[in-house]
Amino acid sequence: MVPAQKGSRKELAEERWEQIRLLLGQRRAVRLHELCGELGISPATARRDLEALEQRGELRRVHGGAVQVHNRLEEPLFDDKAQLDASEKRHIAQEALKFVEAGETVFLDGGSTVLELARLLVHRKDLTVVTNSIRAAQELASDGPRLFLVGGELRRLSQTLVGPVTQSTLGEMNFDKAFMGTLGLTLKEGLTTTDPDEGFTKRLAMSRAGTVIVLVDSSKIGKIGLSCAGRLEDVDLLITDSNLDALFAQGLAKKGIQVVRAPKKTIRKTA
Amino acid sequence: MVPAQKGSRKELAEERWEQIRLLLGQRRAVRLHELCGELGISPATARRDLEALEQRGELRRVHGGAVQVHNRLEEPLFDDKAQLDASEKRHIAQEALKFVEAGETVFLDGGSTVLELARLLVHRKDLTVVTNSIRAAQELASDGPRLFLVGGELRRLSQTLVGPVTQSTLGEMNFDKAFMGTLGLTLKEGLTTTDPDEGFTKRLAMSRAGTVIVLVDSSKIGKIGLSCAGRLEDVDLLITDSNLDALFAQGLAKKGIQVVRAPKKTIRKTA
DNA sequence: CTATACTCGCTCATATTAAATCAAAAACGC
DNA sequence: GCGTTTTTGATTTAATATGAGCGAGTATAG
Repeated sequence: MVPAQKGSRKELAEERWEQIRLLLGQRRAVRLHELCGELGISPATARRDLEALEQRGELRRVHGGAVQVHNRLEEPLFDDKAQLDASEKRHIAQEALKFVEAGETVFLDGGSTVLELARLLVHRKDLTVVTNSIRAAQELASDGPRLFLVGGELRRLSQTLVGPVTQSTLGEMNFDKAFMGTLGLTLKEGLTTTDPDEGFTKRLAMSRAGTVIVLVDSSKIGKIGLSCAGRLEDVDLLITDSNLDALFAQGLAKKGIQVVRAPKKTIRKTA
Repeated sequence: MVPAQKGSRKELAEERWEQIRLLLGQRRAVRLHELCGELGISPATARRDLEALEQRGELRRVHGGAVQVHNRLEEPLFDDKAQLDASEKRHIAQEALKFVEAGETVFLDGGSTVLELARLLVHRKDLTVVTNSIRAAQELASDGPRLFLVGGELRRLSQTLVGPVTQSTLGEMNFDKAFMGTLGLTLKEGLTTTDPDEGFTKRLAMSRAGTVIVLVDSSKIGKIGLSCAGRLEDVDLLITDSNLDALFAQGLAKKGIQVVRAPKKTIRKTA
């Protein structure tokens, strides 16, 4: 093939990524074609680079290029790693959005995937939202649905309100749908999390919902946390990404759980 | 300088949106044709852009163009103007801090003055704080006292949780001290606010407290809001600034209310 | 109240971009 | 050296954005 003439010979992917970061630091947005010109790479490679960087949450792809991700106020300690697989979570949330119907009352659990769903509800004034996630509440604080917060003790790691106190609020509420996150999911143990108080509140919220919808990216599947956060029998629908293991999917089907796979592309394991 | 090149080649949609935001920041409204001229786009695209931005709540479309909607995030307008008299409020909060003792359980109400107090508690791990203010909760979200939020409906104007639902949480709690804000304070009507639900929750919180401490800057004194938020008879201590009217102070003393005056900086007439 | 000019939302044609597939090249291991 | 894996680039196919044209709706003037 023809040797690279751009003055820069072949670069490692990381080097290209660094240059892309640099460009995005200067401008607010980069066009795909710009990248091809500046870095001397093909559109295909440029796309793949942007895809990789988007998954790491370092930028947001748009039609024609990419823009820098706005300073989502410092994502503090989430026990659920929010910045990993950011695009996967967004796709899952977009699928979940299709199940939110006008006039409904929905419960939003904590976790970064459900938080993405909350962001999609920012201007849905036709809903009533109940949540125990103060991060979700922040997203909806200035505008959006009628919003209720569950009373409870703040668990800082997950930024959710949990514990016995939540019972007094949750016990008197009913939801059309509950959108739940989880830190671990297995066929045998069901939903699990790291904190008993959090597990208690999750189970309680699920018990008040007509339909329980679990949002979970495939990295959580197979993991088991300390505390039970809900049985699979109580789950009606599970939304995940396309990396869902076939065997696991079979097990879910056997339990009568409907599964939605958010569209995704090739399985790129990025270092 | 060279006039803006309308020949600027195709921009990313996001970039156009940024320019539209900019234009709307300068003027109060933009006409559709202005956008077409300034950005060099067709009316159809301009309409689509405005539609997208309206969807995100960044503007409001009107016949012929769009107008700005200033409910933008950042400082979701407090009905209590937070930025006015910021230093007075801080001084009041510093006085209030002297009444917070180790090991206590305190309630923090909404309002910008109490919010200043919350900021002073960020590293007090020797406390338990209960609040219905999500702004106060944000201040203490990452570190600080053991924190409980009251369950309830979000009142966006004050960013507090109010209404009947708060009873289920507040009804089962007891505080050593409650630090209350208010929008209006008179000898006859007592504490008043603009929303009945908020008044209900304030009265409830005060009823659960051993000691009720009201933080109020002098601009609120004499104002009367729609809804009663607490009787003066239930107030134990009032902390205000040094502009306190002598006659009013006399009235307070007659009702057995202890008064603390935060040391003044400068006497500023507050519009 | 009517007339006129403007604007809106819609559909469709077209150009651009994205995704998917496949082949070539490079890197790696032995 | 050879076979394997990974990365890159080219090609095809699908999705998306844009701009023009058209009837219907809306403001403004008279």
